[in-house]
Amino acid sequence: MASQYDDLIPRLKALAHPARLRILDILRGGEVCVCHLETALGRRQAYVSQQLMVLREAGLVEVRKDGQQVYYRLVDDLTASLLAAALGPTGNTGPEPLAGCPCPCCTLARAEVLARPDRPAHQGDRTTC
Amino acid sequence: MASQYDDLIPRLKALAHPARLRILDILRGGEVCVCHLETALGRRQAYVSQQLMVLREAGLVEVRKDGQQVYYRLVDDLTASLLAAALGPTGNTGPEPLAGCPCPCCTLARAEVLARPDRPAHQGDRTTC
DNA sequence: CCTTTACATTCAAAAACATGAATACATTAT
DNA sequence: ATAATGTATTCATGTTTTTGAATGTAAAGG
Repeated sequence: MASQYDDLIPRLKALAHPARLRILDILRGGEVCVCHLETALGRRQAYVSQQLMVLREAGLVEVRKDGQQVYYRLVDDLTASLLAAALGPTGNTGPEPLAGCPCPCCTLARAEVLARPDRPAHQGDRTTC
Repeated sequence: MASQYDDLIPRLKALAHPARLRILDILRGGEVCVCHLETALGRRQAYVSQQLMVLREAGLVEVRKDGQQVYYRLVDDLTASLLAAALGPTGNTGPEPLAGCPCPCCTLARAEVLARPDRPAHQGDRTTC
């Protein structure tokens, strides 16, 4: 009868880390590939991958492979709830394309913006990044 | 511009520990004294006091001294929200009097039950324990 | 004053975590 | 097959956390 906390502790521990919390926050906007996180965090690939491993093992994130890219996303609602409680409600504009990011989604997003320079690419562009 | 996560991390770290999470969960019911927590957790006083120190330093709990007893309570709403997200909504029947607990509130509660053995002391007794 | 009660702090050894560097793996392109 | 790209894992090391044991302190009672 120890406690059903036991399930929760690894999850909270995974959360209680700046880089990982940031990753999860980004993931609230939808799935993104590793290199996107690399750019967003300004950390090396190996570092990001290690933190993702922690999140995976704690059951917070899931993986989808697509060609060369590996996409991560949040697994369940409990995590989303915790993040909402900790960080406030998500803006939910979908993942933001990033300036220096080499990933397909960001590259695509930039190409689209260039094609119609009249639209400043700000709100709700549904860029599916 | 590092992140306003920085405030949050110590808080989450404090949360991510079985004994401390249990303490906070109990505290959701209202303030209790240290010896009550000692009984509830089945841990030695020094251990409980150490965990309380962590919670204090992370700004999750506050202290009130009353005679020999020291009473702890939750500080703010953010903590309550996090607990609600993690553990579900509180039953909020106020602190439960505990079987072997020597603290004033529990002792008082037992005395009251003995005085009126017709009432099984179950729901909503407002025992202020 | 001395004791008891209730709690806090310090200390030290063990365990867990964080993180950089190097390396391995898998997929796509040539 | 070879190379390049994107990601994962392993390893070694330094730092932090955890937790028991011992000790300190402050208030109340005798």
